[in-house]
Amino acid sequence: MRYYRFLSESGAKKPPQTITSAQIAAALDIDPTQVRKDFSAIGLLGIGRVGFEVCEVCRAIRVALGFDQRHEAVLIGTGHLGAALLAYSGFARYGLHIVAAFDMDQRLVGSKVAGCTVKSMRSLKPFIRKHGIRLALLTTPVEASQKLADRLVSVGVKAIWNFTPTRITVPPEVLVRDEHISLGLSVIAYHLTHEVDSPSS
Amino acid sequence: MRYYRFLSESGAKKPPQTITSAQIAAALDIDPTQVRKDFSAIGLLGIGRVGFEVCEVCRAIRVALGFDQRHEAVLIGTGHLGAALLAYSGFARYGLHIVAAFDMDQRLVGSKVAGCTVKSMRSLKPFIRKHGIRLALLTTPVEASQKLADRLVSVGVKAIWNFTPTRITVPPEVLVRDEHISLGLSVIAYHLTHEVDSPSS
DNA sequence: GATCAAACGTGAAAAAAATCTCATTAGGGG
DNA sequence: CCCCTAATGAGATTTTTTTCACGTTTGATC
Repeated sequence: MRYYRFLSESGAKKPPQTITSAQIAAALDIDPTQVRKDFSAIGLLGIGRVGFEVCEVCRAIRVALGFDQRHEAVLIGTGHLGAALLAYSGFARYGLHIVAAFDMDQRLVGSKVAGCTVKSMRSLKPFIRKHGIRLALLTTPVEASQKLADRLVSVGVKAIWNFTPTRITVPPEVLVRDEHISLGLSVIAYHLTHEVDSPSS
Repeated sequence: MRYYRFLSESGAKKPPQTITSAQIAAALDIDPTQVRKDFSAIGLLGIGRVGFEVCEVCRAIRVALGFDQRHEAVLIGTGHLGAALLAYSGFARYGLHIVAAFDMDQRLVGSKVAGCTVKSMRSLKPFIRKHGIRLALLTTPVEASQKLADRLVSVGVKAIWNFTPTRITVPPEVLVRDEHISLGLSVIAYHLTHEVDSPSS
């Protein structure tokens, strides 16, 4: 994951197209052995003295993580955050395509948000069924998230990307990925409060 | 961090105000011992047979993580994501207050985004100096992020919350918290591609 | 072509994290 | 008032992760 980001960024500009585990390790601030271990875990073998072929590695990671497959998703809640996600063009790199956006607010239905027409919640279930959608992005207000999650699961959604600051409960076979920012906030708050101490000591 | 979220959610509605490590562990799906270990690490001692006092724990976590202190921040880049962050009211719970928003686009300067007047980039440095800002939220396009980070560091910003999909490099004493969604995306893509196997096996 | 150095793969060792066990303490019931 | 259960705290144990060390492979150099 971190490898993929780093390699697809750096690999584009460099012609040699090979990289050593040591270089990767230095850039990502980890142990070279770790890199080799991880790579061999997904069936990647480097060659002595040369290292790894960047394109090869990227492809293997794409396959291992499923970025090579097309994943269609719906987005629910076209507020600020929903709009930001719709406008983000980087998802395609990972095989993710947001094919429809929905919102509770009937006044928004029919309007365009980031080039995507907002659909009514009434058409949510039929749409998911018809297109076999398995992933939903939740960017709704807190109150609605749990009920919505239940509805989504009942029509066959297999994964929910939860951007609301709520814990939602689902059957075990469904994946919920919480994208809370509170964790990052913790790290920052901790640093800011304790940062004064470290330089002086 | 997870504790704080859980306790401040559940604690509000329950009068008893005490909770056992086992209850917390069950809710967060971890080991009860882990909870006790973590709590004792920040100087929290439960009492036999009763458990832990919810308010007490919350307060200790707030202090330990620095949520009890006021952190003022500036936000740079008032696009969709910037607007979403400005509109999010949950930051105050963690002591974070976004006191100003800036944008490159001169046409946006002066307009209101989520109740906050957008300021010109020219006033960024003086503003940070004047108010002693130590944290900046970056929600700009990719191209600008590194140059902006350098500028921020040069005027004394001690932490950068990076919402752009770019790695930025800063002096070691400055904290950069990357809020990339690619990691979450990895988890989801992996689940969606491999999910078919697990139920059948 | 033979040698040398750089980088890999792998198995062992060390470190860290999670888990288990148990003695201790504190409330509740008889 | 004493015992019993429920929950803690801390030490021991196990598991996982990270790191180290060494033998092997491969391209470059003489």
